Amino acid sequence: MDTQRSGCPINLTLEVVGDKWSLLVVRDIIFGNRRHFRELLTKSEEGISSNILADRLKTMVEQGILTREDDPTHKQKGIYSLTEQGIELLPVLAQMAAWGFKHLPVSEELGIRAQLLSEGGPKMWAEFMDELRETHLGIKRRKRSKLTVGERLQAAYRNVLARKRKPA
Amino acid sequence: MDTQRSGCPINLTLEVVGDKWSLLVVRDIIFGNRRHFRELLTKSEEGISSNILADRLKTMVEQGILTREDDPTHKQKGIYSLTEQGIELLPVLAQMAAWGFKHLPVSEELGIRAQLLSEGGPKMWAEFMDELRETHLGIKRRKRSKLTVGERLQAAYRNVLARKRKPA
DNA sequence: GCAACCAGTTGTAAAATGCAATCAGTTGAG
DNA sequence: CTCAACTGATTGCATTTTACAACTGGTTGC
Repeated sequence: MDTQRSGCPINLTLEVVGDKWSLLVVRDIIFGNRRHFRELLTKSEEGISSNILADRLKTMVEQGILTREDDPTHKQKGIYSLTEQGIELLPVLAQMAAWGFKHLPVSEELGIRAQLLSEGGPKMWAEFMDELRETHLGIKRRKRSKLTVGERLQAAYRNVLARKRKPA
Repeated sequence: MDTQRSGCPINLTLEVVGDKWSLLVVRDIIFGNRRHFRELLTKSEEGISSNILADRLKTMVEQGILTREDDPTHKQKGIYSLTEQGIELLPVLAQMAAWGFKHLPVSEELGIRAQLLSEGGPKMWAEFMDELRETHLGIKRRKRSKLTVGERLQAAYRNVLARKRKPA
């Protein structure tokens, strides 16, 4: 997709992240805290292939959604970070998650985070985005709650998994 | 896309509307009030081709996002309507529009609606969705303002166009 | 009767995607 | 120092999706 089809904001957004993988990569970075190529490749639910992942990471770096730095602990490793622009995709993901949760056959363990995020609303999203700004941009956040949104989502996810393994 | 990649709500949403055209069709139905095949085909900014449009309409009807009825005034015409599920894509579109408006080179006339919708926030979206429920589902809405959200967006769009044609 | 309009379908080329194998450099254990 | 495991990718090839133009069979209004 080289040529621009129109100056419509929805269309332009789709031209940048409107394929079947880009937003899943962003999702894994945001919700799964994946930062390395291998993590994104092997720990994804859907099994992205390495050439697609390499292409998407490259494209999203070019688009200003991600940045890539060298990992000081390993000469070959790169660390991918979200930019502010990337962090601001969270509300898009949250709305998509809410819609999918409501209308599609979502699995229980993968749906719990969508549910919490949907119930939490824009306020929770803003808090989560502040946490992401700290993690990815090094911007200290003011409001510090006991548990971060990220931690609460992870806890809920693990909780469902544990309950499913050992049903009452 | 027949097989499901995972039960993640974001992934499932992408599997349903995560291609480059489906959401543009929904956008034209919502914001452009297009209801017929030809309208969607010829009045779209991006120039969708007829086979893609036919396929997406068919798919979205199967998915429960749209319904198709015969037009009583013309034996060949079909009228496409949004379902509740389709109407609830509005927040997704609104967030994508807001993101595109903020971060991508959006044209002035096509950006004004995104701007207003972004400033209006979830309250305005809810009002707009009620209007869509009336138009597409025949559900009368309570709160009736002087101008509907749809009308206000259209007025703002025409305003920008007029200003651009005859600059001060 | 006929031109314009209606919702699509068909054929074919180009592009994107999926998959497995492979690559060259890095690291850490022995 | 050797070597297996790991790193971020790249390559080749089959399949799928998309793009573009022409076309179909039918309807409508003049």
